Amino acid sequence: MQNLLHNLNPEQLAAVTLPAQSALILAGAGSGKTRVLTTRIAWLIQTGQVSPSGVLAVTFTNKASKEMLARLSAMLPINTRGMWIGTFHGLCNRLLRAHHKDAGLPQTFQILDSQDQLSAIKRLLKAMNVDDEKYPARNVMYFINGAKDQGLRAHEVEANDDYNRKFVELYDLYDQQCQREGVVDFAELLLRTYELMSRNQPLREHYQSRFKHILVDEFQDTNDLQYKWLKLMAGQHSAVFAVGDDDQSIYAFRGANVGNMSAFEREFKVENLIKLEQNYRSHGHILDSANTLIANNSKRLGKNLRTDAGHGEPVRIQEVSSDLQEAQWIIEEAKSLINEGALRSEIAILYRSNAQSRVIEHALFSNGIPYKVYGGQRYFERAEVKHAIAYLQLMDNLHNDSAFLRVVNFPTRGIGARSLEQLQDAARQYGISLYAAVPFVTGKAGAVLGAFTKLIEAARFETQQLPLPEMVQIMLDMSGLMEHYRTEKEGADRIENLEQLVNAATLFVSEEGFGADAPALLGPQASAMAGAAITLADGVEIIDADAQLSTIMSPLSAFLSHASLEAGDNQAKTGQDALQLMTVHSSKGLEFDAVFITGLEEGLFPHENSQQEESGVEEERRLMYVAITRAKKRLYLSFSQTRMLHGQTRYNMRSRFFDELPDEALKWLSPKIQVQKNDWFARPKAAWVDEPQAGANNIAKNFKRDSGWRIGENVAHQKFGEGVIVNIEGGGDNARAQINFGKHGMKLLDLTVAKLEKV
DNA sequence: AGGGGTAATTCTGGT
DNA sequence: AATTACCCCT
Repeated sequence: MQNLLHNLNPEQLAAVTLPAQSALILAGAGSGKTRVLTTRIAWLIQTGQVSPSGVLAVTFTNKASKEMLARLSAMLPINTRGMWIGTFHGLCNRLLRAHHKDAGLPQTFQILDSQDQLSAIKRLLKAMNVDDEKYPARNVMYFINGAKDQGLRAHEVEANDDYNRKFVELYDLYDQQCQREGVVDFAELLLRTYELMSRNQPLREHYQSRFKHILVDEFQDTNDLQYKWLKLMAGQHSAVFAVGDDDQSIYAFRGANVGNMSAFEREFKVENLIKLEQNYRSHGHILDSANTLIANNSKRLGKNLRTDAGHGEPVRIQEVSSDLQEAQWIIEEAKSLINEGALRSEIAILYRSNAQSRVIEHALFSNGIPYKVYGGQRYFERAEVKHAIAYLQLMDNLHNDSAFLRVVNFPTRGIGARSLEQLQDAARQYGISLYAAVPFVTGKAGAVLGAFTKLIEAARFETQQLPLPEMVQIMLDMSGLMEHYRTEKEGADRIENLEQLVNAATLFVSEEGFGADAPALLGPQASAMAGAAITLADGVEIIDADAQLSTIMSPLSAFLSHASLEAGDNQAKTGQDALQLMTVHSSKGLEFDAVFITGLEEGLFPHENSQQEESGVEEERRLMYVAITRAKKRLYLSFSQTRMLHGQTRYNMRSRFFDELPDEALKWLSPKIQVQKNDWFARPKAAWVDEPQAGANNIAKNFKRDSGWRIGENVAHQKFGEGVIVNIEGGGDNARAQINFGKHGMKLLDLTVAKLEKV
């Protein structure tokens, strides 16, 4: 016990040892937030205030929950596997599997990632003959997710005009389609669980009385639904320990509501509000920069970080003339850091958007410097892996139409658009899945489709009793995927990725306790290793979700959940000491000796899409705050005069954030040029000289460019009809025109390619 | 049916 | 620049 608590500062100690009431901990960056959370759990258990099974700890990322588990098992001599520590989505998945009947789901329900969700919506729009110009699939998806994030079903969404009523209707139809196919999207995992618990009193009371202590990490990132979910799980008697930092709220774009912090304080009658303001991570100049920057935000709960570490080195700022030079400069600096003895893994290169990593990666690669990229294209999102997963999904749930369509003709087996049309007609007519509709298709189409379902059934049957890795291997062979990529000329990488899937399955089985002896499905023998029994209103006894994972879902279902929920780290070369590349978002929670924040330009960081509303810029500022506070000893900021983006060169002003940092903490490596705010033409000459022929989003220069077209000219296009040129950008081989085609809308056409006629 | 080539669109962040 | 949608030919 003494061990647990020693070395905590007074605020941390106070937080860890709070009585069993709801508490809000405002934890600044680097203030030992995770330490407080884990020590709190350990202390509660060690002092006998709660048993391990009475603790529910919720995080947002898998990384965070793994870290928490690891730290806890180091502190406590108990097996942490049975503890309820996980992400909102992971925990909901578990609850829904255990209570799938009451939740109205098949046991093998599958989880759609956002790619899958979007294609499911596209499919729906097509089937319903919806004008996808008026109702783009992406907008429909935003609408649905936005509603679900607020905890609203279609019939609960207010719509005051026909346009919105259509969205509501589509939301409803989408839910029906998902239900028919036995699939749920991310938001649905939470909403379903919420509805299950609010509807089912015995279940609710069981979990409410069980979870005496609920702890929430990154509370500022909760959305309305997650907040309601927490309220429901807590009931009247659980103590909710919420840890968060309003200054690090960077997920408003997916529904996070910082207002939940004050709502929590009010509704949970929080008497214990503790601020952790002592920072143990960053040197003074870095921390001062962060504090000064974030003070520019208006809506804050108020908090100022302090450190005992002394000023340390100044924050270094570098202006470069192009993104290529930026990469080169980073490499020079990183090299000298490494020469001075720095570990590569202690150097992070951060950027606002994933697209920026390419140039840096290229430079690192050609300089032979090992690096590791986080995020971006994840393993389970690669096309070939998605195909393999779709076969597995189909084997586990025949009615998953998305999976069916993805692989029914991949590798090609003579099933074309016409056959599929017949099949979809039949499915719609009887209201059944594509798989189930196969027998209704006659003729040659029926035969080829029948062969496909036979294949799936054979794979299912042959692998039924086999361990997961063998199941995967057999699927890869039987499906013909391996064969297909063997004959493709660029297929070597893909083959490797597919073989990797067998390894992933092996690893998964051993890590998650799906040993060969584990029962494949919930059966009579399962109750022996299950958790408590719950008696439902109708007298039926069911087992709660505390049971071993292997008793509430099959290895295959679990593996498929894992693939959707974790998407897999971007396969990193293991063991190698490497530079760390990632977006600012994915850097949250991490720390490094040296940090580069790159691309600090208006339009990029802060991002242009966020500049419409003040709240958007404030979120960007918080993002910058997160980025700065990742650095322990040394911080570099860079911006470039020109940058290749979307295939054309852009000229950006330096980020406004430079004007929000304290001068005395900064050291300009390149001369600081006074730029009047928003005065584009005051930019240094150099920007022009570098790329004389590049066009850019600039007005004056475009008139000089002779693309053969001029703004205001009337043109005709084969497909879009008549239109008028609204703007021309770029020049030479890059010339593109923005043309208003009236009812066909605004189009951006490449003038060197598009066939336009003068009218 | 399906491959290959061309035209058009995308492009913030991530469970 | 890179991916996706579309068209045309075999």
